[in-house]
Amino acid sequence: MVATADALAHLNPSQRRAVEHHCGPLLVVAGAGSGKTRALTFRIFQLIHQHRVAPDNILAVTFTNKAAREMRDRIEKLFADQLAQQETGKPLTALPAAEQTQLRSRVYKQQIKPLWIGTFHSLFARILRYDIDKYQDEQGHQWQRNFSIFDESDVQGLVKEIVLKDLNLDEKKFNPRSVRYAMSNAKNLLRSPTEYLNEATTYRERTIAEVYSEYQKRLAANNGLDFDDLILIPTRLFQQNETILGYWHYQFQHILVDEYQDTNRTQYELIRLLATNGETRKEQWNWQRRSLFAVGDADQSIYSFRMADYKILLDFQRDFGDGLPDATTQTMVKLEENYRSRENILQAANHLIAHNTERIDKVLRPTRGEGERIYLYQADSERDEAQFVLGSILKLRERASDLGWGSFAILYRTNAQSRVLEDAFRGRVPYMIVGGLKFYDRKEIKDAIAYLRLLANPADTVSLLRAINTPRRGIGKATIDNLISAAQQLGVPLWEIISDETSVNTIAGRTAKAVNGFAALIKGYQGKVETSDANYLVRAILEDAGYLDDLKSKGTDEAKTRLENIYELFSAVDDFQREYEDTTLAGFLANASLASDLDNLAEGQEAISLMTLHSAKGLEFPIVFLVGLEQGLFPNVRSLDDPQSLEEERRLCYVGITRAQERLFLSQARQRNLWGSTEPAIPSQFLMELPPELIERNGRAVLPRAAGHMATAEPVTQPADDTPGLNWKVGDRVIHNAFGEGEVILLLGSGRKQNLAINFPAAGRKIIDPRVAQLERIEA
DNA sequence: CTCTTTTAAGGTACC
DNA sequence: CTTAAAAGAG
Repeated sequence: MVATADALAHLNPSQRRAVEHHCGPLLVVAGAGSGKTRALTFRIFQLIHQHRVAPDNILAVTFTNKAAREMRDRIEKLFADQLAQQETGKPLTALPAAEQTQLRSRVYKQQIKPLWIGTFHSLFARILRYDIDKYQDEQGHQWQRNFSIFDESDVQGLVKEIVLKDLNLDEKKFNPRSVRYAMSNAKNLLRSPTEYLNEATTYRERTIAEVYSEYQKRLAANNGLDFDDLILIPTRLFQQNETILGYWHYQFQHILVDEYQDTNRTQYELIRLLATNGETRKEQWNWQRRSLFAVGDADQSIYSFRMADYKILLDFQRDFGDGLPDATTQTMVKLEENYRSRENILQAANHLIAHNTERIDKVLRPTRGEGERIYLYQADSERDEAQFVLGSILKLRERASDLGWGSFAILYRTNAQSRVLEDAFRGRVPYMIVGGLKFYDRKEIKDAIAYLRLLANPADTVSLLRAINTPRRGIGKATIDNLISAAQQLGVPLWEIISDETSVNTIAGRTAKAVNGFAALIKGYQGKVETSDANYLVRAILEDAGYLDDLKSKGTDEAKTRLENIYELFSAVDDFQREYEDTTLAGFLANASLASDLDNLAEGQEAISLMTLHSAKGLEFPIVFLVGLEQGLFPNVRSLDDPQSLEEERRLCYVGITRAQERLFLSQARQRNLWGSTEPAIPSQFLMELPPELIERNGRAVLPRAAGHMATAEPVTQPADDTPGLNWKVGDRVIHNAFGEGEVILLLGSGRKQNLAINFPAAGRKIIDPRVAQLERIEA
């Protein structure tokens, strides 16, 4: 009890309001570094401990497995500490290690394990393992509970086959990647193939609808689902089946959603259904014993390219809340105190983000000292930039020897930028690329997983085709084509043909022996799936399949690395069995296909982190370098003529700045080598949107105000306010810091929404928001 | 069926 | 420039 009171005493009033919230809807607007995870974990603890909610009545949705793991861990600590106080009168950390472990495992069993904490995908995959057989598909497709989850490359393969082979479309016009992207977007907007077709207006869209429809058919034939389906199908199921929805609505009395600004329409609908039981009349909602608790920050919304929509967060008050103005509302709390960064860093962040238009009014209030100024370096080239980063890190470590390598992070806009940095670092300082190639995306791991998926779900033809000739067994294209065509004519999964010796002998001729041998191998292990542990199965089948010997006999460095990765997979299975107390193959597979990074292995390592700004979200580092602040790189070219995406780039910059605790370094190169040719580079407009007095520049760095065009060096103040604009008219001559001189050729919209179409002789025609872009009118 | 040469594409990325 | 996938040759 003491622990609880103590813990709550350390919260600020807003955090306290969030944590003590019991029933009803609440939106927590949580700025960067404001103790958001703390609010979430304390609240869950509070619900169970104070309000006696059963842990399995709580659903907490996060966006990454890592966030889920962290929350679990922190709640476990809260309970263990509470229990320690209660039983021994001492805090947990004062107990001997063995007792701590024992206490934590008790807490884990009772309070933590039953909690439904996880990502949308893992939680709803779990629900589908119970209920997918009751789902009525619009096109009559069916799935079984042992479905496979297809990852992006499996899916790309399927789409490619449909586009190029089945429908024989022009690869240039219907690039499989962009078709796949369109389909994913459709799913994230809750559109079935039929609905997508009905809304299609162009030939392209109608064709994509056809691919989409065929794609679903192929997925179902494999008893497979893609990631989007893990959200879409439960949503459909809940829409169509009152009983099932009612069951889960009753199950999840308290729903918490983290990173609410990153939800898409389908996820929103799913949450809405669960919270309201599908009841549309607000007055019928029963908040007596339940709650909906959404946490997020619209200023950190950086995933609209994958259909995340921060307007869902902005609409929370209207959708679920009391809809009252910010000052009086009971259904929104803002966490504005920042415990992470120095004041100078926060001022810069606040100043930058104020240039965006559609926001919930919010600032980050500093709680720590001012700190040093932000350092801006103008480099001659990207190589000079890398040298600057390296030099600065070495210098800082000289001055403060207690700064570990892990204190540094280098953030960039595009992955391609990492190479130059790596070249500068290699052999000199320890570094790691965060994000890069995922463990489960590696070829050898995908091969191994294909074998396992085939054991669990024989209908999974995608995995079958991957495994059948890996390692090479002399089963070639011709044989496989014949087998596939037989399966298609009979309308059965390929495995049905391959597993029948007589059929194989008839169809495969000379290679029949090899195919039958493969079939016998798989059959032997399929018989053991129910009775054997996953860690035995994975080792045994790869050994028996000759996969390990194949790698061993190659002897190249590459093969050695691959072999090491396979061994790493073996220990991942062991870890999984220990952590989740689940030895089934199905359990491991579900976890593996949804796992993103085994990179947390590297967590303890002391190394400089290199990553994209997107990967940096949710992380923090004492010292942050934000590199490549150049127009066209960051903000990215594709956002320059679209005010909406430009705002997203600005949010991305905001996310980058707010990762820094102590010091922030910015850099920009005057020319950059991109795809072989050297291009001159213009400083990013974001640099001009920072308060100049907080920036310290190296001799050469000059803020990019072309002399004479910017009359004043005043900080840019609130360009988004209500000033009616500068009365733009057609024919006005302007100068833009990226596009040069141009002429306004059209006014679009009016008032606050007014945009300008401008013809730039140097850059073509662009549509520009004069409140956002750095635009100067040239007096005639 | 496998190895070599050619060609194309390269924004961000969660699960 | 670099890497990956596709086509072409043995």
